[in-house]
Amino acid sequence: MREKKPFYITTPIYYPSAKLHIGHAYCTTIADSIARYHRLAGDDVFFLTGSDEHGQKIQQKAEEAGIKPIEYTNKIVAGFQNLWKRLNISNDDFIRTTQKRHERVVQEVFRRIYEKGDIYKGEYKGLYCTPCESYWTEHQLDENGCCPDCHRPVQEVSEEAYFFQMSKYQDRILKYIEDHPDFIQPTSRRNEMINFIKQGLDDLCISRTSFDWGIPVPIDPKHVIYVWFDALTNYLTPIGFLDDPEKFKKYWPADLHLVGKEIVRFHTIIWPCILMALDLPLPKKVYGHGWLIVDGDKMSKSKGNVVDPNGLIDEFGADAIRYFLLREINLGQDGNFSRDALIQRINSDLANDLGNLLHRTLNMTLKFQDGVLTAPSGESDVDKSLKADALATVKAFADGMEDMKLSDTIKTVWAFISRANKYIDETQPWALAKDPAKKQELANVMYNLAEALRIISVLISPFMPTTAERIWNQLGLADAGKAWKDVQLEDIETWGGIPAGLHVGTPEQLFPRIEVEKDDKPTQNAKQQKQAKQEKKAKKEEKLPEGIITIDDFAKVKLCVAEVLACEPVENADKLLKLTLQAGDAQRTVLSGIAQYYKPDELVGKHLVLVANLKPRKMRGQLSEGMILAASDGKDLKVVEVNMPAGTEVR
RNA sequence: CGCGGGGUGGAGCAGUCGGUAGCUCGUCGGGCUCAUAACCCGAAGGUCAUAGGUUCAAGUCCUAUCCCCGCAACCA
Repeated sequence: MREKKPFYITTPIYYPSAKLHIGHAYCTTIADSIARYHRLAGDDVFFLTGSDEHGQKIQQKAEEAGIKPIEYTNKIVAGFQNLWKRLNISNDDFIRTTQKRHERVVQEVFRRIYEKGDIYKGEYKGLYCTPCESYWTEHQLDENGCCPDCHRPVQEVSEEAYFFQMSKYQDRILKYIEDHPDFIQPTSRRNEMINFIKQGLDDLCISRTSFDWGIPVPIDPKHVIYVWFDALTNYLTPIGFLDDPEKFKKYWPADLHLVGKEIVRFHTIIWPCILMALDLPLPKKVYGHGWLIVDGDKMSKSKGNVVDPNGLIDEFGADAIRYFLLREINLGQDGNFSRDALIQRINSDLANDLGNLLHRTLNMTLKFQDGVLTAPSGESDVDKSLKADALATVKAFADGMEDMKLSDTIKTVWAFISRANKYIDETQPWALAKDPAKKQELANVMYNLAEALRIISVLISPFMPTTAERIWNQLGLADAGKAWKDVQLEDIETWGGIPAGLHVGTPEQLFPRIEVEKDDKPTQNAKQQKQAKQEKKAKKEEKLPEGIITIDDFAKVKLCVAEVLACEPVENADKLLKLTLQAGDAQRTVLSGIAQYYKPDELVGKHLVLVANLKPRKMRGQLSEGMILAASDGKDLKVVEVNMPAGTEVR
């Protein structure tokens, strides 16, 4: 039996300012399947997830709702926990940063680092967007001087604050990352981090006085501890950092922090620096997974395409969602989530390949052998090949999971499911059943199929825990074999785990096929697209001379006369003028690089030609909604003037 | 000279150390009848974005260019 190794895995702690979306579910599902694999392999697993509940934004949200912050987070966090339950997440603990146990850890961490001399008092200045909880520099703001993310006003903040002297650890963390190639995965992220550190690390602001929803600084209670010291230290709390040295020694350093790509930096730079200041070892691995793209678009509230995992679970069940996320998306890269792709996976992989394999196997066992699997005797070449494939699959499964190649591992398991389906065709049990002389051969075939399914059920258990157990039960193993919860990887490392004489259960559909409206549109569309493409290509081929455009091309450009109402220079830009134009009914602002040729006053009143349908573009923080025509030879420049009323079309 | 990611059959993707270009779906043809219109076999379909280079050998390594997606952005 293999040695029982501790394995500590974490997800980020999520912020309860809104409901969780499919992206959170994705991250936690990955962690869960890895945790489940390690338990299966016999490791001593501690799997942690939780919630990050402090901060100004939560305080504000609670005020809006007219309740206390803790009441607010209690409610939202209950939603988190419910979602994890529905998704079958097997976390061993759930850390909330508002818990007393965590407050003690955070304050102790602060105290230790302060006593060491790595924390000092200074002043923080910045432009802060409260809803986004982000600080911005001046040039990052949008055209109206507002938050570039949410376009709401920012506040200038200047306050006394404590700083963590992160700059001190710059060289050490760089060296650590360079010496430990596996620390940051995937490697593209590692390169990014190395570049980031080489640009120099600033000291980190770790306290605030502008709000009080947080853990007080132990030596100065008018301050609360801000974000990173509060949040990152969650990984220490539940494993006994302060109260259970033995437990802490067992699980720390963490084997894997699974995080989204946007917070890799905090986990691979800030967090290690904090740990170095505490003289604690660094986590063994930080893996930055990619983001989910929805139907080709980035998921965002403003686009209204945020996917709610609860709705999907209602509709398709947790296992189908888990399967899709883990199978379809390559860990470490962004991946596309779409309903169509999900349904396709459910139908072809889950219903047709897996579900039907179980169903036809049980059905034949009932029909041909009264539901009893008798002892096999002798084996054919096909039987041998099935067994060999099974054992090879189990091996590949273990290797793949150790390497976190989830999608590849699932593909390997499904190749074996396919193999089992093919085995039925090769052996043709319905033909054997007609020939009394082939009774034993038939018994062997049915036994082998059931045994293959027994192995399959264990192989899919990290990904689809409920389905795995359902297969186990339908095979009749719950009563006759090992209890499902005690099943280990080693139970499928040898062939023949099904006891002779086993009564199989009644077949039930694991995954009913999802009927999509039977329109032949998809194929028609594809054909039409193909045709359109070919026509386009053909059109392209009747080549126009270089540089010549058609009248259609030209007609795309909408030109009109515009009167200059006002004109002013643009701050910090020596070539730009800001023009306020009247074009027909509408006024618009255009920035133009003509400041070296015209004084602002000279242009006012002039009737110019405006390119009216140009995509607006930001320059120097301001939005420019078009361009004006001008003649230029590189030395001199004259705007094009037209003696016609503003709004007149030019063509 | 902004940064990062990407470009591989109709669609979505894999491709490790450079060594016969693969998978799923779709399409077409065949087989089978235990099964959830499912399962099994076969076929068609690719200038690996483009152009150079290194090499006995390049999807893979090097150089340049084009296009798409995020972020960034002072010549709109």
